[in-house]
Amino acid sequence: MTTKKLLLIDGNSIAFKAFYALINSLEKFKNNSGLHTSAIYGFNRMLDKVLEDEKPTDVLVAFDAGKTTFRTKLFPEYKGNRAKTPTELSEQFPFIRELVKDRGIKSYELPNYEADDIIGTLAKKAEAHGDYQVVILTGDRDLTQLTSDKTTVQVSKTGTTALEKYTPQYVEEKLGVKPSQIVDIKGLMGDNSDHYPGVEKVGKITAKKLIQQFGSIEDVYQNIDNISGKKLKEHLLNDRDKAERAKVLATIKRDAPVEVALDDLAYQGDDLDQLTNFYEQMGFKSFLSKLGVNKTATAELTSVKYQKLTTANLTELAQFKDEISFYLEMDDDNYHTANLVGFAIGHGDQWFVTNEMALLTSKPVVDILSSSKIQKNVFDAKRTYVGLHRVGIELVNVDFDMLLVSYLLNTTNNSNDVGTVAKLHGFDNIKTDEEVYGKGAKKSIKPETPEFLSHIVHKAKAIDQLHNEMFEELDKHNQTKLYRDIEIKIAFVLAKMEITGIKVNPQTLEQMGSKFKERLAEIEQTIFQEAGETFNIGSPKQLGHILFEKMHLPILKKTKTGYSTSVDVLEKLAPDAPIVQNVLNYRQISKLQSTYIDGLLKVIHPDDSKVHTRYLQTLTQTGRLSSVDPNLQNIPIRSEEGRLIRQAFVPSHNGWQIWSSDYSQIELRVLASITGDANMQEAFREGEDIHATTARRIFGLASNDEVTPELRRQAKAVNFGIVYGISDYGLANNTGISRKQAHQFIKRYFEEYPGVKKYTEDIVDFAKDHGYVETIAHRRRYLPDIHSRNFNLRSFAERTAMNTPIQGSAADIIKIAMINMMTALKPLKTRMLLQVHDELIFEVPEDELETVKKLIPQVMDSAVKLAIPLKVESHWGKTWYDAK
DNA sequence: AGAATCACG
DNA sequence: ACGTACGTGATTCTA
Repeated sequence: MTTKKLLLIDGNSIAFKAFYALINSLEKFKNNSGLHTSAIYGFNRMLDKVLEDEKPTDVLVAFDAGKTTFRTKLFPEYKGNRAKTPTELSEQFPFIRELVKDRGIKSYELPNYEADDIIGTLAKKAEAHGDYQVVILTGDRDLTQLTSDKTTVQVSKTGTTALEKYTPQYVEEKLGVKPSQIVDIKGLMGDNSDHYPGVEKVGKITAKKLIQQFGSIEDVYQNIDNISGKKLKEHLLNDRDKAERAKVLATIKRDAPVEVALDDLAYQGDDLDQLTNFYEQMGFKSFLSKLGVNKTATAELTSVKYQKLTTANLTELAQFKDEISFYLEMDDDNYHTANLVGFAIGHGDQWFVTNEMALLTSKPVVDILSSSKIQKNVFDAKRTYVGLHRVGIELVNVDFDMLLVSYLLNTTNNSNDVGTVAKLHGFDNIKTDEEVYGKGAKKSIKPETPEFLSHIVHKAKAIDQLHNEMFEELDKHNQTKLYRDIEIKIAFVLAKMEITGIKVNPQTLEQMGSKFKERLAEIEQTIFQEAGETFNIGSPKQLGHILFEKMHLPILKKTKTGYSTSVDVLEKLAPDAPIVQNVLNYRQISKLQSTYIDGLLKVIHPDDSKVHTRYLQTLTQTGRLSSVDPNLQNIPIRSEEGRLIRQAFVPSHNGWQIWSSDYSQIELRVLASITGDANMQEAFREGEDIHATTARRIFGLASNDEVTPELRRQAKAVNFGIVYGISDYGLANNTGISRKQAHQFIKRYFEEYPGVKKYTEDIVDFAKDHGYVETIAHRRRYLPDIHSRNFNLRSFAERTAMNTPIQGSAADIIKIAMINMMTALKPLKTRMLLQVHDELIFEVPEDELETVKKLIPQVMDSAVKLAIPLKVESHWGKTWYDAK
């Protein structure tokens, strides 16, 4: 009498089956971080079914350990024609293992053996033990050879969860032989999919006939003279080696050196906490609800009952005393200039919505929005703040910003659209703006329609309902402080900076513009003469034709579509033909003209002569800001001609100064701090020139040797390379040294800065284990490609793993500094105007210059406490150009 | 709409 | 062997 039931699962083959069963909906199975989840999903569905059907007492999932096994040693071509496992599947394997663990199931793999052999060995042990009944779950018919009185083999059929159950009787009915004879049949016929041959011209039918007649391969050869058919006999004799080898290859090992004991395999059942987390991470709603942890059910948005807000029911708003959710709709992304077209306000099941914008400034509405007692839930606090500010309302006490929280939880798939974000967090039935308003030229908002009112009230309700759940997520990620102490605060700091704006003198730009125009006309004529014809210099295609087809200059680089004519190529070609230098000059000036002269002139507000950029707070993957409409983070500085553009950026009051303070080497200081590298930290503590010190170290100079500018330049490139997640190829490409030399530099670098080397290794391991990396403030970036089989994708993810904590921590630091700065500047007239990643720009009245000289650097360098000090450098002058 | 180019940190 | 530096935005050309 058996008391125990052992379930043995062939992990790889079930994962493959699951993956190919769902191949047509591959892209529908993706989680927040872009990971494909189809095989994980299918695998779990299969687990559910078999656990339910079989109710095992003990379970093990066996995995293949790697490509090489004793079979490949015996026959190197074994499985040699298998296509590479697609990335979309291989990236899922680590998660399938995690799933198995969270479901309370042991897994095992054994180098040199396939999962089959582990299963065969354990099944044999269990049969010998006597107390066990064994069930094997696989996608591979080969395992049916293990069928016995005590062991059934269940093979999953493609495309369904249905299983084909093999008992000894079923094997005989279906195959006409005993389970133990399956390997003899395979020996004679070989196996195409595993890529090993048997006997020539012997297929399924002949093999079966022979084995039925004689019993085994050995018996066939014993009785070789009794075989009818001259050709058959000849083939059998010729391929005897192959047949015997094929039988060995097909035979599952039943005595593999498996280290797990039967006692270790008790089925523990689901680890609810872990499994809930896992399902949430995967976005498995149906599995979550099966667990009874039905979080999404509460989040599901049903029909929203709402009233149209009018002067008549305005007083009903007084019912909201503690908390409201609010959505302000605008007809364009640029909230500095867009029209306000409607708003929705409410909480729980009380909702009000309107397109009558006069009601926004009515007392009951203003009282709520500017109340410090009533908490506000919004989507995009900065946008909402600026929008309300334009009608004279100050938004106070924002608790939940759904856009920000969603971004912090996962930067990858973040969106500015409530509907899209809501979908990411479990709401299925909310429309996106694009669905309601259309897109591109066809976009049209019709504020008077019921559809419009319904849409924005749904958005507000989604914010209201997701608020607790998303805060819980944030807490689980250990990101609550990041949100409350940094992100929500910086939103208002940025809002104020954007509203303040920076004054740009249009006359300065126009004067520069007319000079550029003349220069462009001159250079254009020269280029046409040199080319012998007129053409569009701005067209890479036409320019390529002139340079490479007509003038036959050497083709150094190609793009997808033709010849590359980028700066690095043209600089190399410049000595060959004078036209090239002229093209470079033309390019440079036309860039300045179109982007910075014409571009800026277009966005100067005529009333205050200022530009009001928008900082995108939820876009970058590292936590940096970006700046649009206009982008004030890429105003020229590197070339003197371009730098002149900065003369147009001036203080908004006469006699004031433009002030600029920047962190010196912030990324390398962060690197020194988080890697803990003693040598690099020493350099910063001693106030050394880090690039010179690096040069001394990697080039092995004595302490009194002079570091030539060239050596310093090379060392600087290596320092940068390290921050970007270096490779010899990349370094070589970017600095013009040979790859071999680059390799040598990096080797020396890691010898001199061993802490940095260890960090680069550790951080990649961390990313592989956790699927993400973090900054000092727990900002997270998911890196699903870290598991990719595709070298490019994986390498990119590895470099990102190294770079993101550096770049992102630097971003954290300046954000903290900005928040502190806003407070520190409260008693002053000095205003913070711009942020350019490691630099802050201010306008300062003359009489506060002495104060800010100390104050601004002090606030910046005390933002965080690192292992080494932060250094701040400041410059000021009557224009941005002069602040140098 | 996407590619190429070039502006910044 | 594989083939690349990290993070952005604006403009222009081209399909």
